Amino acid sequence: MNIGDVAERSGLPAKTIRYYEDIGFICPARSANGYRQFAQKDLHKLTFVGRARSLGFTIEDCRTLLALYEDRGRASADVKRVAQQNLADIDAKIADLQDMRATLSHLVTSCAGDGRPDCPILDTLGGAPKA
Amino acid sequence: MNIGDVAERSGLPAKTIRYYEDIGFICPARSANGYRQFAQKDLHKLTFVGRARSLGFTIEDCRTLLALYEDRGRASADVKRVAQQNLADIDAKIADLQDMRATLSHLVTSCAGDGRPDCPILDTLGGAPKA
DNA sequence: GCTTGACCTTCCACCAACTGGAACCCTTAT
DNA sequence: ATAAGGGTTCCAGTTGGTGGAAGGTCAAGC
Repeated sequence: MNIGDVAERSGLPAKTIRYYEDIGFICPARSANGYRQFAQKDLHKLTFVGRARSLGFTIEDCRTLLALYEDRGRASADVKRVAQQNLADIDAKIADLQDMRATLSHLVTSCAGDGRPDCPILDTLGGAPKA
Repeated sequence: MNIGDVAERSGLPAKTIRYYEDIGFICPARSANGYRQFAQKDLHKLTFVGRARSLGFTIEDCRTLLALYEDRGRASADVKRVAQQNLADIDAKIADLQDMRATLSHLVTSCAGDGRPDCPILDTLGGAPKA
């Protein structure tokens, strides 16, 4: 398979696939003309990484997960630990965003949004700095 | 005020303040020794930007908001539009994260997390790629 | 007067995770 | 012959800063 095929099947842009090679996720063979020749296994790994990324795992998480994936004897507890950490990170992000949302939504609601200049949003942002 | 004072009062690291000067948010005077000399107005603007950033506004949003802030005649509708867009972005991010969270949480729950190698998390990530 | 330590300065490099673009090669069809 | 549509490399840019080196400045203590 050439990079275009793999891109289509994995759903990742070709650029990203080259990048993933760069950082050592895959190491496809090369044919005589220099084109990358992908094996099923490469496609598999790329799809794996694509899914993990879409679930919010970082690249380093993916590296860990790939190693666990390749290790037939790994304990599921190791995988679960990575996933749980990720879950906690996601929860923290959601909480942050919900805080922001609450404040901002309050400000938006209180702003008339008309042609006059008085605006509680700017007033709040520009409130007196501490001492 | 020197940069250290402004850092403390605005809550922003000195590095960040220099960066904000770089990108044109402020333009503090300089004293004979080359030190930045911050006026109240600079502190004000930095605090403004710090608050806006903590509400998830991008740097470019901040640029817009600062301009509106400085413009005594602006319409509050202009500000509201920026804030509403930000709110929509935040909502989209929250929805994304909640999707991730649901999937991942399901996977984590279904994984035994013991010493055995079978792991539904990896099984799902590694499932057969499309045709 | 000298040193010490806390400040300040600039500049350059780096982080994540790609993405865009230039300049060029390979293959196939017309 | 040439044009379209692959592929290749490499360099630079994105966002919003952060870390560190190398060096200038200032105030206090001895």
